[in-house]
Amino acid sequence: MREPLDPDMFADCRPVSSVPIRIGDKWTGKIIICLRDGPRRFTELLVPLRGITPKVLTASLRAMERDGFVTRTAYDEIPPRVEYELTPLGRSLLTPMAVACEWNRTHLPALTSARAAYDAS
Amino acid sequence: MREPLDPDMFADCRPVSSVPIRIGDKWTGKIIICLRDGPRRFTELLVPLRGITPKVLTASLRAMERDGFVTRTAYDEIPPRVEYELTPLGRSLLTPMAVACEWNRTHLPALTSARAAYDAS
DNA sequence: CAGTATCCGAAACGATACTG
DNA sequence: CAGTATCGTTTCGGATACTG
Repeated sequence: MREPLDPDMFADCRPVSSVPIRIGDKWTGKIIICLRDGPRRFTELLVPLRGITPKVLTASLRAMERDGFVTRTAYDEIPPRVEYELTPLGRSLLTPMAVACEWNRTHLPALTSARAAYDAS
Repeated sequence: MREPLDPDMFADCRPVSSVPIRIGDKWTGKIIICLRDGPRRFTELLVPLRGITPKVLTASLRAMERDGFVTRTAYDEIPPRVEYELTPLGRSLLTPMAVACEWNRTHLPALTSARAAYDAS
């Protein structure tokens, strides 16, 4: 017999993407990948993040800084230079993200065709 | 030298949680965990999913059905009985989710204290 | 260069009540 | 039991313009 579900099974989960990790929003995961090879500047990040606005990029980077995923280093130069870099904690996210990407690579076609079949009916 | 970022590096990524997988919303991951041990009924799911409303649970299950993650089986009885069950595709999500949970288990304390430090300053 | 300031629309989520 | 129907709030992200 199947056990009944434990009513408290999610007691230690904070709301929104606690499990899985809080990288479920639109940009955080991509930013982490952009920073994989070393520090990057604000404008440098804008390019591959097609269509992100400066406001949203700032907000994302602030949130990631708060979570301890990135550091922000401002150099006192003219023109200004700011570099964002992954912390070890931020870098540790690359493992689960790689697994998720691998899932996508192998299973996304199945999901897509499931959707098509559902929408057709 | 670090390479410049490829402007097209996310060309094959659909918006919102494509990589990582579309389990970044508030409930999908938890529902999958609830269905891990076998089929469950609608009301049975409501219990551990503290505070979810029937409307939101229905919407989540419909989306998961559309993505091919769960099947919905209605039995012609009175009172009505409906069971939701993971498909093999849905079950395949347990692997990346376990990795994400493991990340949480080991690194969430670091994130939490990073937040506290940031908010204190 | 590296952001801020304002405004806006869409989507997610929740509260409450009702039904075959 | 397994939903649906309405309504309201909050959050997210985008558009556009401006600044030290």
